[in-house]
Amino acid sequence: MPIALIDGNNFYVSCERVFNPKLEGKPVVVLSNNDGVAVSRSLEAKALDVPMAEPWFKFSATAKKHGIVALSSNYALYANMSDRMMAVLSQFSPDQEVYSIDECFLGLDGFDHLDLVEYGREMRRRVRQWVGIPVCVGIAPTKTLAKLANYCAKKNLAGSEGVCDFGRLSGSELSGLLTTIEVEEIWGVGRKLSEQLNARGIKTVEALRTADAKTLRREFSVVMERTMMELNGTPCISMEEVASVKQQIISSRSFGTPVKDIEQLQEAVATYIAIAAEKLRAQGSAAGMVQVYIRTSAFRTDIHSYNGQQTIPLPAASDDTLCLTRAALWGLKRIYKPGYSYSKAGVVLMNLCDADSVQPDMFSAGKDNSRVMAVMDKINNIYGRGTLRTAAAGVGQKQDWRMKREMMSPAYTTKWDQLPTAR
DNA sequence: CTATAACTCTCAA
DNA sequence: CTAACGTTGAGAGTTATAG
Repeated sequence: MPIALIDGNNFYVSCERVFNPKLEGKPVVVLSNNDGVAVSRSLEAKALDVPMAEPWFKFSATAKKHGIVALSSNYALYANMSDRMMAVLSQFSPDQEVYSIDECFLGLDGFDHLDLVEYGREMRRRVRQWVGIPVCVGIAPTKTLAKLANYCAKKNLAGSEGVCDFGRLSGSELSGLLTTIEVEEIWGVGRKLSEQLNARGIKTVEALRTADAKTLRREFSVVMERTMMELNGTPCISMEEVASVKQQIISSRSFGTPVKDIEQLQEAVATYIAIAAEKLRAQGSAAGMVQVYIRTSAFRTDIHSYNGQQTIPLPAASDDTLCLTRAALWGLKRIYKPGYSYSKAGVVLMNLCDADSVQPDMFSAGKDNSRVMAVMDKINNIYGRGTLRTAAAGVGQKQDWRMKREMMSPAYTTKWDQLPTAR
């Protein structure tokens, strides 16, 4: 019955601190792709009022004044640290669901004889010592409640000190606690729903938990009804142990600087296709449709805006980078309009199916590149993405579209040559 | 008309 | 110097379209 939710504290910042202890105790933020906005903030940075998703250009001056350290995101490092953390946590239960890069659920059925709070503390100690990352643990009978318990652990409510087990609280203690938490903190309740709930006078978790189920179902949706049941201890969201195959695969990026010419757009699109196709093959799928889009900045009101998008159905589903690239570039040509300053492009692989059971197309007799793809994936897996690539993906001189990462830390865990030398 | 496809909105990390 | 604001995936509900 009990479920634990373990979540890394400001995970990206914590990863950086493991390899650069001088950052300990300092205000630190990690920026999104393209050094766009803050996506991870240390406690100290939060104390200096850097909001989540704050654009870097808006607070870089303040950052300088207060000595806030800003870092470009280093996903290779974070993914590797995540793997280590998940491996350690998997020792605590045979029943693990990796929910995101920095958090996982552990099913604790059959562990009831243990002191779960002490068990949670052991998780924290071990992850901290073996991986270097601080985590908090929430324990409760449902996923939604476990998330909430984790929130309490993070906020150090109910004397939790990093571990909060709702099972330890009496009914009235829990009610009291939930009365102090706003609905916005509930998993599945975002900005929009909070507004609507507040407008109906439902402001706290306790208020939602004890609302009228029928009315809630009528005025909102099944999702809200499920959330309410979960808050009352009835599990509606089950553990998903094996990662399911994706239904669509997206690869998109904002450009380092705006792009006008089609040559650069072609390079970017071909590069994104290569990334998406690699993921596609990794899960053994083939794509039945390719979508490509280009757009001008959503924030600029001073220049002409344009969103172009084209979906290309393939005669036969494919997992071949060459085939998918051809389709995407064909689509790009149709939507490209000269004169605009494009700030972003992306591709979507959709209508995915099992690669082994693709219905062949009787008109385009099979040019099979599967062995080439296998070699390409193998080489790129060892030497890094893009080591072996199609010519379409980049031989150009001008690469304005490449993303900006001006404050990146070294790849401490994945590149020998970037290890700091011991002196 | 119904069944499905396509699209929009919301949420999450 | 100026301008500069993330990515990926899922699911529910609504609207459009085909038959």
